[in-house]
Amino acid sequence: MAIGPDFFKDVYDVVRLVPFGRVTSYGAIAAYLGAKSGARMVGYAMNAAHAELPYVPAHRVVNRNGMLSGKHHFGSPDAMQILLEKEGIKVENDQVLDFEKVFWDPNLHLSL
DNA sequence: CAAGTGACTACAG
DNA sequence: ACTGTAGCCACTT
Repeated sequence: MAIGPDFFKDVYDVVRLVPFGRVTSYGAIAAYLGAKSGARMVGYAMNAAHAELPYVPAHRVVNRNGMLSGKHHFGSPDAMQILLEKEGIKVENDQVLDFEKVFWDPNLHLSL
């Protein structure tokens, strides 16, 4: 995987590669794509992800603290948490529990 | 064209 | 440890 002309698409690809029951962070994705300071761009990409097909599991992407910073961008404020819990990820107070255990870093599991 | 905004992070106080 | 400030980049107004 390399940085393509379509940054958003690359972001979506990585997000789709996140295994079931795992989560990753904006910064990790940005780093994997080489956009070292592009965490905000990843977030911006997620802003448009809802319209992307196939479906992009944006609920598996949280900020570096494991907090559900983007829950308000889902249809319902609780949709993100519901989806995560459905995958076996425990969420409390808009924050992923055992974040370190469910965290999935593309830099460690994917090859560039 | 300049200024504001945000699904982020890192560093400083 | 907690809170505030400042870079960051694309997009909107």
